[in-house]
Amino acid sequence: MPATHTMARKTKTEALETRNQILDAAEKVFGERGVARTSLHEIAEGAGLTRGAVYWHFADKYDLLSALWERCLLPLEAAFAAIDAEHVEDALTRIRAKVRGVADRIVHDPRTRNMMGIFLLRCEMVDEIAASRQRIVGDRDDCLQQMAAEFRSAVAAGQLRKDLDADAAAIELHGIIDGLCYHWLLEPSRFDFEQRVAACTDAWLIGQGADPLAGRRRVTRPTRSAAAQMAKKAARRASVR
Amino acid sequence: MPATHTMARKTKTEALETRNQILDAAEKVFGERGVARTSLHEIAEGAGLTRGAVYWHFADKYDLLSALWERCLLPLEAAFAAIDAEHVEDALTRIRAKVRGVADRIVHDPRTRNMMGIFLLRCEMVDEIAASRQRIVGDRDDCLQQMAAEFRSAVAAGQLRKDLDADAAAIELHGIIDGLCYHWLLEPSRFDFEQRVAACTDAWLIGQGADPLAGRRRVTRPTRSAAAQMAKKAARRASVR
DNA sequence: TTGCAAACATACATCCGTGTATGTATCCAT
DNA sequence: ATGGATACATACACGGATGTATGTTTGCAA
Repeated sequence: MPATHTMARKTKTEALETRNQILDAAEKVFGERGVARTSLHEIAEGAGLTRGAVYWHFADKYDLLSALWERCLLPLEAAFAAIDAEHVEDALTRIRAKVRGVADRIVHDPRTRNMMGIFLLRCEMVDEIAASRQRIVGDRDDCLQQMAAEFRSAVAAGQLRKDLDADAAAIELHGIIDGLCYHWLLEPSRFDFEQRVAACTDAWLIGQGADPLAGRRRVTRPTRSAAAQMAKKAARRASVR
Repeated sequence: MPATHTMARKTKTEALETRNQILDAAEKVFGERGVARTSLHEIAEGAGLTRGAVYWHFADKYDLLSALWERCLLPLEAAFAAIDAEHVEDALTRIRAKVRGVADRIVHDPRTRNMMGIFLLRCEMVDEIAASRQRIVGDRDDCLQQMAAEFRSAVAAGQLRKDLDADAAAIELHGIIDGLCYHWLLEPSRFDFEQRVAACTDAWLIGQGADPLAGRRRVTRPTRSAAAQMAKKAARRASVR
């Protein structure tokens, strides 16, 4: 079925393609059987290759995991940047748009959903994945810093209560999203993730002094769909595969 | 060092004690190295025994995991029941007290904290732990049902907005707690878990129509310490070991 | 064209974990 | 006291995963 079956030394683009095939297979098997229980043989088999190919492209299983994380994060950061560019208006709108954008990606982009499932439910955060873990925690820090800055802007603009702790708020918002995501991935049929994330963060924002009407007036209808379209476009661009 | 070193056939109470030693060792090693990477040999070694003892008391590693879950859940349910008995007054106070009680246990009871760490960060939710997973999801459902009932009471008492979806609210609250717990366990030094959970849920409750002053008036000071004391008493009772 | 290195496949050695079977010493009931 | 069951320890058989070493084919540069 494949053009070349027992050949070697493909061109650079072909090699990159097989690398992506390995990543795709790893994403699938990791999601199905968990990171620890999957062998490199299964991954290679899933990609229609042998362990030799896997060991050529990656040092070991955890190097593969890091590569998977990177492949997932890059388009997500692009989607964030797109939202930044789109909603220059005010900070609170950007915050809402980003939350909804992330939820949209998790629900509608299989790759993002799979990766969230793998890192939240199918992988053990132990020393073996120290490299991945360092990257994950580092990227999380970056995201927290960014959101904290947004909260500071929102406070300065009088959109949230004056005495809000921006760093604490970033942590709380991050916790809300990941917690709901965790439960949704455990039982996806139980509730509508996008709906619940939006409602939960809106309620929380009201508790932080946000205008209760602002959500319905400016974000929920026009901006939400715009953000979703931006995210979808970014997803399509990233899914060139 | 142990009284009996190469003996056999202990009395029933002695056998129960070794069973607990195995559970303690498993809790420790699971938390340090993750569930999948730990062998039954390491657990037995940690308990000063051999694999034979482990296989006598438990069918396999995942049966051990289920037993660990049970040992952790029972005192937690007891703490909940204690809060129910203590704060008969109104539903909203009970909700706040339960949230704070859980946070208190997670932070101050090592066993609860270890178990949260194992199940959130150190274990892969795959088919192999189907038995444990079924129990976990089932217990989670019970908890959600219970909290939804509390929310219905609070709505009926006019403490929250009339159009609140109690089931959705239970899911959101659960997500908030677990999400913050997840992040706190990843980097415990980053923020104060109890403080953040309390603040976050209070803000969220305000967004659901709760009286912003109610938290400061009735719960934060007197009830909070009472709930903590109840939880600590329950913890001590449960930690008979 | 030739030769080197890329891009894999194959083969090998090693270790580790599991499950079970068997041994053994003690408690307990009769 | 004594046989059986309990509460383990020990021994064995087995598969399976990892990492590396080696082979092999091909693209590409000089």
